[in-house]
Amino acid sequence: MSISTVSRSFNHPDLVNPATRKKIDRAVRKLGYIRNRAAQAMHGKRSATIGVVVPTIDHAIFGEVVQAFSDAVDDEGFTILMASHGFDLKREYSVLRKFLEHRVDGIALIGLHHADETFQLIEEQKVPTISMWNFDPDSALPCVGADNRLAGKLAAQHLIDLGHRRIATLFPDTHQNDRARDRWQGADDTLRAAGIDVPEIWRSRAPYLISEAKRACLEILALPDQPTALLCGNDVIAQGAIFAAQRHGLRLPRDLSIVGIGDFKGSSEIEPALTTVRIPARTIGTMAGQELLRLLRSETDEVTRQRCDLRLLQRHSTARA
Amino acid sequence: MSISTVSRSFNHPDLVNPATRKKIDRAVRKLGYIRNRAAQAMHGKRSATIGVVVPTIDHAIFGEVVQAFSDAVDDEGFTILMASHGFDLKREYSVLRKFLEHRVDGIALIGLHHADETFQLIEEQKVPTISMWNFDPDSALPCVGADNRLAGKLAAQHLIDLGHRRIATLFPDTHQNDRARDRWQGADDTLRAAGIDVPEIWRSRAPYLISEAKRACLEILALPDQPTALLCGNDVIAQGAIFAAQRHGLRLPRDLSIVGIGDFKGSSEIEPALTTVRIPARTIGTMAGQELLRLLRSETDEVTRQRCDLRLLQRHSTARA
DNA sequence: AACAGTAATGCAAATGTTTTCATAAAATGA
DNA sequence: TCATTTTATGAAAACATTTGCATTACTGTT
Repeated sequence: MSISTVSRSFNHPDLVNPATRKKIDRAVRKLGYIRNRAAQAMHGKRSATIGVVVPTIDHAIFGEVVQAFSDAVDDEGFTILMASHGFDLKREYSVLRKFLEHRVDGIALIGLHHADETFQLIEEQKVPTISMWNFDPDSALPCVGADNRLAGKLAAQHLIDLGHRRIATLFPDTHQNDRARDRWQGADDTLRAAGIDVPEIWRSRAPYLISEAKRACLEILALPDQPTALLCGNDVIAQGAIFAAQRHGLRLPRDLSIVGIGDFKGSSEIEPALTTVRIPARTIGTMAGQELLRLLRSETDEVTRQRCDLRLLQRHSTARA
Repeated sequence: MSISTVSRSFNHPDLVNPATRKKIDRAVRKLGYIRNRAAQAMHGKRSATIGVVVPTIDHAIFGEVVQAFSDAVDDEGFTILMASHGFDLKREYSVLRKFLEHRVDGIALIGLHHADETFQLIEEQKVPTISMWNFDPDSALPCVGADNRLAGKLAAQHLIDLGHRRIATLFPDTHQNDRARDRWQGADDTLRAAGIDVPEIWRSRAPYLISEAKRACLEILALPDQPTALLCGNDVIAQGAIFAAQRHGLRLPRDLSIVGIGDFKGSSEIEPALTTVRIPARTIGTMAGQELLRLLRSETDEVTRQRCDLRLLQRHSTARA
């Protein structure tokens, strides 16, 4: 039994005699042989791995995207290399380098804002890459995601339509986070266009943590002057805000309207159910997976951009002013 | 400049003249060279990867463990290969095989209950493996985690101490899920010992989804006969239960006490703040990472088992009967 | 100036696979 | 039965790296 035959039996089973194949199978089982993908990858073949870089996995939302993405590429035998950069674009770059050392066949990133070096690296190494979560018609990378500016706009417009004019905002830090920045832009532009000015004291920052969001919201509620509505940069923050309002003894949505962005797990179950702009995380993950597979197969490097539909889900956390 | 020198410059920089090293560095930068880990791994060296298998990542809790684990091994230059098996132990086995094809240096699993083939594979291939989340003094694998039986016991005892005797339970499916099974065991034993019998109609099953948990809880609340307390198999379920109770117009904790297990993100912020048994997810992830690193270095194959402290956090979702 | 000793480098083998090309064996047709 | 085609297998090169051993280039000492 020669090595070549065994290799063929794995990769082109049709080229080897069924009898020999059976013998090989038996031997493989008996010896507990497991073929070495590293050697395969070294031979210039694909490594059958895809690198996924996220800001952090310990938040529900990226978990959902990654899970869907992983499921999508799993069928084709790809394994996920995963790392998080903790919202630090320098670290994102070094993670990417590490992935390239492992000769990943493709890469998936979150968002469209990355370090210059990162773009350069992707360009140089010509590794198929897809950006998830954001949509931008002028993006440098192929992307699958939502128009975050529109998301911000929809949330703001909803509050305006309900007659609110005293609106406070609660957003994550927009530094190195294009999702948050775009949402804020969209919301702010829309409010401005409606002649609504959010006073500095009602513009609060909260990191991506329900505890901090709750705290920040309680601070706003402790102010002498109170808004009638609260526009939150994402649903984690909005959930924190709901808890803060309940803690403060407010009746929702009578005393305060709260709108979020994202429609995360639990947003429709919380009481009152959260009005939010739905961003279809699973769909984005799945589509991104499929698109990356297509990129891997086709070898064309045209940049495709896919926009996911957004819509406001009016539930029970908002009401007329 | 010979290949060997370059290799040495990467792996044993002290063995090469600083001047040449500088020259190499410059060339590397100029040519955009990225070394091939696959070739390195093929040579029998470590692949610098660790395989992590979880049931699913799109739930907050595993995200936290994995994030902490990943952070812990990241410092040593390891990259995470990640996959989920969707609570299917057959799939867990095939994921493991895939990891071994990639010659991972180590493996981290969730829980101690796995397919026989899985244990056999780990044994055969002698790949350092650690199990996270559960503790069992007789475990086959090294483990870092909590005693889930004790967790169930603590939750049950708390309700008993508060004078509850009419207790309903809401647990995930215990099939192929040793965490849930152990918790249920611990809870049930404790209740029985106190002479409390949970009638079949108050024993409800809910998958790991807040929406389903809420639905299941609403079903219980619709029964003619009502419990005074609800013991939930984890905090996701407990959060769903709180929302269900609020929806049903109950005053918590006056009308119903709810206790969870896990202390997930948001459990302390929800209103009323959830009384729960704290399982320190981040600590477990970190400890597991460190322990696996130790295993990788030491080459000893003694089985270490680390138990995390559990304690009941009394917050505001439980009260005297 | 010769020598030993050390530091830095290169050579070549080895790693586990895939693939091309060559060869052997079997099947087919006249 | 022989020539021809088809099918199955093996030999060997190639991939990018690491490392033991050999070699060369420096130091410092006598």
